[in-house]
Amino acid sequence: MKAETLSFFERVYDVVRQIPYGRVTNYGAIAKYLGAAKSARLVGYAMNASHTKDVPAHRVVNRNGLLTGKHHFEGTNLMQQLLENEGVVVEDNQILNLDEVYWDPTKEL
DNA sequence: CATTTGACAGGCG
DNA sequence: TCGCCTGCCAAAT
Repeated sequence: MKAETLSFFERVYDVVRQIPYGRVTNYGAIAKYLGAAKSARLVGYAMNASHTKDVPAHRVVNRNGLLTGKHHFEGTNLMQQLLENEGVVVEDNQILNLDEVYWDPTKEL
């Protein structure tokens, strides 16, 4: 895999696409895995552009397990619906069982 | 072409 | 223990 030819965004998408079903992760973990721990914002911004990509952006939340990006999805609670559909317990845009569904790329990959 | 903003996180006071 | 400040890249204005 020629990461040099891939933009930061594309590398983010590549990681997000590897998130297992029913699992979630946070922006910082992805950034850290890519070697840019202080660029969590870029991961978030990459998600903003992920609408045109085949990326399960609903599996990426902030470090509090809060669905900060739900406003970028269709409808009012699509992101929450998708997560609950995968077995993730979400209440008021907040993942309750974060410890159970959390997926760390630096550990799993 | 230059400036501002944005799905965040962690370090410091 | 709580809150403010900085770092990072890309896209939009």
